[in-house]
Amino acid sequence: MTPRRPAHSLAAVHAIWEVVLLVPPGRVATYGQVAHEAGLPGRARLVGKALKLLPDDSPVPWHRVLNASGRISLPAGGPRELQSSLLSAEGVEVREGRVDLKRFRWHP
DNA sequence: CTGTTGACCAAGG
DNA sequence: ACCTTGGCCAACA
Repeated sequence: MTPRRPAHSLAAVHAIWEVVLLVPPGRVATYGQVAHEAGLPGRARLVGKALKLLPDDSPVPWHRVLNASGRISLPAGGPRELQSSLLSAEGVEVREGRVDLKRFRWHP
């Protein structure tokens, strides 16, 4: 049998992806915000976990999710630069790996 | 079983 | 603006 896994966990991951799918181009959301919108308040870490599980060809706009400080939470050397350029390409200003949430935050 | 580790966060110093 | 602490919770060693 496939390894058992708590059903609510998978449902949570799915709910997270659905919320991220709602973030429009040119706007960003925070991990905590996504968790809250997905009905999982206080579980921002799970959001990071869920996004890490996404395949490279996923339609889920993972690059529009930043931490509470408006900073990119990825290590330098690849993913970080990719996220930065994807955001820039949509008109989101990224400076020193950082975005001004007052201007670019998504308000559902 | 316990301990550590995260794409996190809010509050305090 | 930076660092620490406590909270969060699933995966792993």
